Amino acid sequence: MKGSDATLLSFQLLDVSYEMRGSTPVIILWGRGADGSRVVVFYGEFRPYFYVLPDGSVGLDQLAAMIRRLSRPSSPILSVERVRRRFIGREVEALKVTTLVPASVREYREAVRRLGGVRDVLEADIPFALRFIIDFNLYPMRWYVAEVREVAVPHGYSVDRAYTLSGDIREDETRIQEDPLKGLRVMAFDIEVYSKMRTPDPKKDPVIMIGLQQAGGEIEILEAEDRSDKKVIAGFVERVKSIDPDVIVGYNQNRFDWPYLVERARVLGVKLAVGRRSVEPQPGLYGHYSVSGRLNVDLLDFAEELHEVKVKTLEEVADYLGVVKIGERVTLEWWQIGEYWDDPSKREILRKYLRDDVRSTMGLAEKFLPFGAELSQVSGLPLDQVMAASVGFRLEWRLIREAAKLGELVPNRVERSEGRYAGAIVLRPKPGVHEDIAVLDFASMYPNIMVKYNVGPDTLVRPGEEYGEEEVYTAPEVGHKFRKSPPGFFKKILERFLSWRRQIRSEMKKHPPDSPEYKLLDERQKAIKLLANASYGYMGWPHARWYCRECAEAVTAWGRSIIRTAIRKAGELGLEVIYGDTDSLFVKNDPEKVERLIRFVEEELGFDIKVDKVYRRVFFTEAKKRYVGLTVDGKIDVVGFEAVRGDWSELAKETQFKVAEIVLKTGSVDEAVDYVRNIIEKLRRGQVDMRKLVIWKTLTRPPSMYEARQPHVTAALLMERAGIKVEPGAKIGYVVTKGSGPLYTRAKPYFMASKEEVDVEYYVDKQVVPAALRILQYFGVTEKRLKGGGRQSTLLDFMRRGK
DNA sequence: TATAGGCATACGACTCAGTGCAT
DNA sequence: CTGCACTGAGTCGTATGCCT
Repeated sequence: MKGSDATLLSFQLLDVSYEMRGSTPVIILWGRGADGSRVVVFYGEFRPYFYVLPDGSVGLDQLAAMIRRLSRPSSPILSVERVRRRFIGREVEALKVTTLVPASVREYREAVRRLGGVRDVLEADIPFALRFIIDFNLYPMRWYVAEVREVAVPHGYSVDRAYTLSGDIREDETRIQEDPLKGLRVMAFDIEVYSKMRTPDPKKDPVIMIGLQQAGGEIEILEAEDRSDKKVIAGFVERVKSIDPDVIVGYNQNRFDWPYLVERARVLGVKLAVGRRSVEPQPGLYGHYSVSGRLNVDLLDFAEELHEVKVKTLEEVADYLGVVKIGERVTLEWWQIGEYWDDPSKREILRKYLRDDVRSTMGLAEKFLPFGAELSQVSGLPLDQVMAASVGFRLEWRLIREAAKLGELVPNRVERSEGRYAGAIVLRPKPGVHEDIAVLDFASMYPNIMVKYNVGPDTLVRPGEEYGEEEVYTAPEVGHKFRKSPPGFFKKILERFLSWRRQIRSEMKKHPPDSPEYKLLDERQKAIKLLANASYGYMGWPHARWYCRECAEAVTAWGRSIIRTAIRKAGELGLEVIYGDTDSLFVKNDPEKVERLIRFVEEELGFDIKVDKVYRRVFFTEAKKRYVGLTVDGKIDVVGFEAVRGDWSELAKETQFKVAEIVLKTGSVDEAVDYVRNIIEKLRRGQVDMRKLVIWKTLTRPPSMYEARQPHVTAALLMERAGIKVEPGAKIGYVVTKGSGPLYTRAKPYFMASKEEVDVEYYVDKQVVPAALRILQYFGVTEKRLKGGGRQSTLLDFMRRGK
């Protein structure tokens, strides 16, 4: 009988979860069939487990018996097996404890820890659904062929077909090159909530509009009748069900839209059953909201990695990426929504605004999702969690998978308070303008050091271990030693990443750069690079499971030694080094000598180095990590200076950029001075838009938790007093107003201040002039010359200022 | 539910010497 | 002459955000 009606199902794995049937957990694989059907595959045989590492004081069998005695009927301990594994590279014998109810693992962990003879309990904190895809080696977004039996779609599930897994499941190798997003239904949405100058409260403020769009379809808008929004929310639930999206995208919906809708629906007595199972969205891992059977992707998580955009509103991000230009859309501030709703003549503008937001959201999805899908199938985290997770966790989930494959037990996360260690070298720049400079860059220096010297927690020679000098690599300065063989955990993984990436990059060459194939492969190689580059920082992260301070310390020590050697060689070649930071060197662009240096680094040091860019001119002050360059194609690169910082006013940044551009392109300091003087004049005449005077700073903690008084904290307190919630992580925009007290007493949220209140002289003295002077000072320009009334400073100026 | 360290910069808080003024 | 408030220079700590 068994297997008689089994069939092969080809499906793409989208998400994984589990449900309890009685006291038995059943894994749910959410997927899409090759025929376009939406499917679930159930698997009821998988059981939660964890490992017990003995300390040797009690016999293993005796310990096993002690553990068995902890069994409780609500979730019996099903088995305790002796297993051979490795832990940080060393062979260990451990006990694998299997139980029934996933939620009981946590309690068993505590109970087992209290037993004598236990060194540690491991892998008890891996979520059950993830545990399943790790053990079965399944990666989200990839295609699989599974031996299944069709079953009736259970009540409450909205899928086309349901199956149970009855045999093998393996990756469909023929679809590896396929676009994982092709054929997936994507839906964008955005909500507008009634509010007037204060944070809306779901207990009373209605959701007045919801906009949504299926990819390729029309934007739809659901509207409340006056202040009654029950039908809007119910209508939204219906539309989601009928569109039946695989992916739901929004902007900041994990922190705003979903919590608000969930709470509002509760108040109104509407069931927010937008998932493929009749449950409402639930807070999940990494502050993300989980919509059952669908991938809920918050595009703000992607935007967080766009460091060029400082204030990450949907408008700004969409503008930056060219999705929807700010000049071609309706822009409203959140506090105007109520006003535009109440005024019938303005309501159409509000509709247009919402349409523009939905359009922007869908546009961002097109830009971001391809990378998200690749990162998902490289890291092994479902698409809706992978971008919500931090860099460290993305890598860690992939490490956990590799550990499972290698029979390595996963270390626990432990609290540590470790001191700092030495990092990279930054050279003191040679101040001034330099002509024709080549920037040499080491390719993935830290990952390559880890591979070359077999760096990792498992290869690190610990106190008491003895190896001959020939058997180990010894890090310079710090002296940490690493066994040359066998290849360690990190080396194996990084080598796989590096060769995988090499292979993808050679595959890319077969396709034209604007082809979909090329783009897909490019996103994939970027995802791999991201994880590889995170590995050094990960080892130095005290929260990391594979934390290894000595390893991180050794990597930077090798890095310092390598770049020092390269600098010495440059000197020997007569190649002038202008500047360098970590893994880069700025040298005179003497192609022959540069070529010899590159060959030396490759052949003698065994590292890849290449000319990353050439500057026609580059300018340094005395400061490290700051320079301005003019590239061969006429582009101005500003690095480190105020012009690229988010916590300076737009006016100061713009002025500094212009100054840099004039100086580098024309070499005329006088012209730059004139430019600045003109800006100051305009500012004093009130001809500068107030938006260019707003200063943005991140609130890193609740306002009351600050030790030092600061303008943006003052502004945040004023917002709170007005009923506007401010949370850590929020960017506070303020302007400085006139008055006599310290700066922090004169800051106001920009939307609470009038143009007349603004202290123009603050912006002259503390924004425009310092920003301009940062560059012009080097050429002998003084503050007086920038601020003075006439062409040159007059005697009158001199006397007025005294001194 | 924080990848790392190195660095520049602004501003508040504080110390301390010098100064002016009332007593 | 003493005592005290005030001022400016200098130093240190806090805070933010950049670079690689």
